[in-house]
Amino acid sequence: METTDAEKRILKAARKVFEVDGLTGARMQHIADEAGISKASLHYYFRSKEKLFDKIFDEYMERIIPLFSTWHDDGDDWQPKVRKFMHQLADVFRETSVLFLIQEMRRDPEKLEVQLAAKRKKPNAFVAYYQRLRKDGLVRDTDPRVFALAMHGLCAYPYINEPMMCGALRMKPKEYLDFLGSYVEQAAEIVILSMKK
Amino acid sequence: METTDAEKRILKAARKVFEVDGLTGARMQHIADEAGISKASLHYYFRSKEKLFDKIFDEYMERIIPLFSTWHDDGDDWQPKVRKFMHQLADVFRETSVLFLIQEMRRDPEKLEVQLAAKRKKPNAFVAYYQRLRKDGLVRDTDPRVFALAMHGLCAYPYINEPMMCGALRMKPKEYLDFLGSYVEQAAEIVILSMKK
DNA sequence: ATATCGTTTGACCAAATCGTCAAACCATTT
DNA sequence: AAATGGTTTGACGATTTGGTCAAACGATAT
Repeated sequence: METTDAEKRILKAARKVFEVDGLTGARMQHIADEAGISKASLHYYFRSKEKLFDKIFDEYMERIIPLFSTWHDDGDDWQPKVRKFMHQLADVFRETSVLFLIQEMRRDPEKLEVQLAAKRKKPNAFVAYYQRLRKDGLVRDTDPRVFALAMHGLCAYPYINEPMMCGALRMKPKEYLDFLGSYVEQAAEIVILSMKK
Repeated sequence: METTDAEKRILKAARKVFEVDGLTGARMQHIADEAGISKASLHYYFRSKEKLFDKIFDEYMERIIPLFSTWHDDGDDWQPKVRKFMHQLADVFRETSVLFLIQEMRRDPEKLEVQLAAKRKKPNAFVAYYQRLRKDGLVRDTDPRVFALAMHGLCAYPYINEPMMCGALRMKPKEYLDFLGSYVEQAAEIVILSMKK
């Protein structure tokens, strides 16, 4: 079952519209127009608005979820690990609207429960890793959850709140996004400096 | 013209509903139910959905906007200033949904333009301050915009993405919000450590 | 008791919107 | 050229929703 060309155009259009208007605000006609087809054709490919929405939502969720659990402790130096992880975060957030996901999870909290129910049991992978480093006297003696929040926040926020920060820093959108490319490395530096003993 | 009791109940209900559903997704009937009045009464106080929405939006905007321009350089030590500023940020973000604002600005970019047009001319206040500190050799030689982003991100993100981070850190909502109380001070510490020479 | 005036509401309307369906379209096979 | 089967669409129905309005309500003054 290969995804046809029309299907791809629809998904692209749906991403664009759903990201801005959300499930309730989006209009099927608007998505159809954006994809260059009729509303009836749209329903031919995806039976209902919710079916289409779920496709986008799940696609995004599959990219985001791993970021909350990946950390393998192989004994190597921790600093390159932090740097690499934060670049991974930024790479995903650059092309995946977390804003869209958060907004939808607020509207329908059940969606989150389903995704997280499985992971609830194991402890957070990064927290466990940092505690090991702390025990070995390699890092500062601080609550690891603070750094978990910091890494995510530093990487995600600039993309989430582009509208405001772009204006606050007196930059044009293009200029701002270019800047974020070099920003990530410095954000990683911030985290590393504050972890060091 | 004092704000009557009914008016307050409506505004409270509207905040609740708009924050979750957005302008397009929110239903006037839903807001009326939440406020315990009829839909007709709701229209008696606020002629239209957009009028009511703008009231909430402007109220939030007035709290957020100052956070992007306040910084007075009186020559005192910079570290307490950073700490104080980040606590201010957290205080506002705790009770003002930035998510709501960002979402709406994406939907209607014109709203942002109006708010920022005036400030565009002057340079960002924090950036100017940090450059002065740098010239005086008091801080690390880094792009100040990175720290501007960092301070905002560290304070705002934990509140914006409560749904995910709360689950990722294996905490209950109540526990998580309590944790954020002590988090802010440590987040400020992160920024200060990374600014130091 | 009656009038006055701000408040509240059930009933209603017009517009928007999701989803359906039969007919048209078109490429490929027979 | 006729048949087949997947694709596309205009038109339509059912429902939802923002907003209106005349009538009812209730407190206060006359």
